[in-house]
Amino acid sequence: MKKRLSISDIAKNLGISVTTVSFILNDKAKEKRISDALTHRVLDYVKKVGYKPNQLAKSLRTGKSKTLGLLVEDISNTFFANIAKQIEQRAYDHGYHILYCSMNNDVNRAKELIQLFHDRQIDGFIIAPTEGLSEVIHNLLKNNVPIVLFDRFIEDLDTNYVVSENKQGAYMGSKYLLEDLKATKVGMLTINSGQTQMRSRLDGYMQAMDESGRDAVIKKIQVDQPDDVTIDLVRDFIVDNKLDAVFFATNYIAIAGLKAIKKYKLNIDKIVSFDDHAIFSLFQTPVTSLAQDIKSISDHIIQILISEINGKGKEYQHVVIPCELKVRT
Amino acid sequence: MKKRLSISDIAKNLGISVTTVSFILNDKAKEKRISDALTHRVLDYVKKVGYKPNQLAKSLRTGKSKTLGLLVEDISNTFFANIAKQIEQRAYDHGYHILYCSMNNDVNRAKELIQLFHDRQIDGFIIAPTEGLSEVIHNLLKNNVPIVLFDRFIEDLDTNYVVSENKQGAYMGSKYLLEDLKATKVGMLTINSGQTQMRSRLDGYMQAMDESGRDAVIKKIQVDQPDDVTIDLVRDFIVDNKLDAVFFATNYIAIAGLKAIKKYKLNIDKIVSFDDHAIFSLFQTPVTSLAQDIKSISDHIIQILISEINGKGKEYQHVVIPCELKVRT
DNA sequence: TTGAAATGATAAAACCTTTTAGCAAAATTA
DNA sequence: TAATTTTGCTAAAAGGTTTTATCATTTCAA
Repeated sequence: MKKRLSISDIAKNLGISVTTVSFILNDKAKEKRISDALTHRVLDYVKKVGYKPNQLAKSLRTGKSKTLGLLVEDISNTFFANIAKQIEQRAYDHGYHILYCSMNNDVNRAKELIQLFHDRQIDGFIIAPTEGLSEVIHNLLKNNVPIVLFDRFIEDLDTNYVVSENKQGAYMGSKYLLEDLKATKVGMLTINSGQTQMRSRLDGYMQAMDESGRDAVIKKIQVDQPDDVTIDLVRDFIVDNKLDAVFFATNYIAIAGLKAIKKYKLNIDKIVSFDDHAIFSLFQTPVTSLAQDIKSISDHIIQILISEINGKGKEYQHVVIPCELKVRT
Repeated sequence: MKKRLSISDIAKNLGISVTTVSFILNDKAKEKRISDALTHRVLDYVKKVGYKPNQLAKSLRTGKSKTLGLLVEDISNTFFANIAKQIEQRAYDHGYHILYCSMNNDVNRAKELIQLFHDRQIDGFIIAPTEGLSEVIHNLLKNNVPIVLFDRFIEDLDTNYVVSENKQGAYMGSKYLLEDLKATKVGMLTINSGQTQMRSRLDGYMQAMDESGRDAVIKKIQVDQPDDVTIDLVRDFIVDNKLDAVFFATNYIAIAGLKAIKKYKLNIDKIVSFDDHAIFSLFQTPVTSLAQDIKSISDHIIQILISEINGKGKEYQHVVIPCELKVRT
């Protein structure tokens, strides 16, 4: 196991100075007036011996780690896992690596992790923020750390974000139930969270209800309760309100809903859910969904973050990406 | 945005040497005979000013980055996403961060990424290896880089691995179809891959078939072909062979299978799949599955890797974790 | 009382880069 | 020809840690 070559080994072997090698390797040969002949000699030698700069030393000196932090609620959730995959691809294209973590609804853990990432000189953060994080994110912003929020944003925090067109999407979905499927009693199942995307989805639903003159029927469930409790709540909600259609605000609520429908043989066949999921095309009664454009979301996140890291982009950017109504019958 | 404190700031402010502070911070006070009084003075001061050591400098000096690399086929696949979540938790508990990437069935990309991670002084690798990676992994091993393979291993590569009890699981699943469900014609759908886990699952199925005196009926499909092609192949397989039961070798094959069953209204209700998936309990005909013990797999991976990093564990470890047959009716 | 051992601390090197400031020689200008 | 500018390169500092080797003092044993 031979020791890795360092830049000073290169310099020594070539009989020139470390500085010169560094300049050449960092594409500053022209700017620093290194002769073409020497430049090529160094480049050739470096390629021949397969020298790779020590990224740690580089980072220590420059303060740039070429690493981004991705913080989500739960990396095993399909939506976040898919985002993670796209983000990673784009990031590597730009020479960045990704550190990730799941916050698991634990504000203290989240704060600790953000601090930890920051201590590691992470160059930028990609965060699906939860409510308790306002302050710690605010601190990052004060320190000029590049950040892009996604999936939702935080109202009183002026920063970049990339979200889906949640209100419009929910409006489309609700309209679809009311007008295309001629539903007469449409309920919405959502979670008890003040997160912006949830509020927007509720707004979209409400607007569609208002316009149609129908009553809104809404139930908010708790995210952290046991599955079977949720399932029973869903049944009660559908049965008690005599619903003939239901709009699920996220894919995991929808899954609980489908479990209830199957378990209690509920007779309801007009279903829309936010977020697409492989299950939806396979369930006995097909579920129409509002698919978020994960590719576009990821592209925007990386583009905004990288350009902010590179010192471009003066203004904070707010990007809103349309959803696609995937009709299933 | 005030500059972060360094260890030399601490030393200066306290009127002592950097060395002393470093010893105290690294729990070497006793060993290096620093007085209790001074030790406490330093610790108190460090806590008061909230000093955090620069991890980059630390890594540069020690050669340890406190980072692990996780390489999987596709981080958006539920199995890998779930593993990723568990691994991450465990890793953070030990003070390690995780860099991840999806290899996407692209050997060159995979090699490049492994090299990239290695250049970043990653302390250890967690890899679900594909066939072309034998050589590059072999090189890592020669350089004494700690590695744990999981999900599958590579035959001619002597190293740590953690896999599920694939053969026994497939045997159980096949027996269940044959004996409990009284199936008479059981087909196996798998992929055209020589990966060890696939071969073991095939072996388990074969053994059950042999013991029962039934013919084995096997189709291998290609992973990278379009969904609808796969779906049609599945239908042909089931119909042409007049199967009354089918064993899917992975969850994503199973999903294609379920799509075929739904699309062509195939009359088959004895189904087992390797890997659990939320869909399986919701499909019109319930799918019994062989659930891998993701928690146990992850625990073992981290435990083996960390102990190898810490120089314990002389011998390579081979861990085989039982699967659970999740019967659904 | 003396020599040896233990105590409590530290200076400086090392890890590997980037970058600032500067130097000698060659080329250009006046 | 003398003064100035350009060319081509480099020494050394800086970034923040860990670790080796060493050095005064103090304590102890003989």
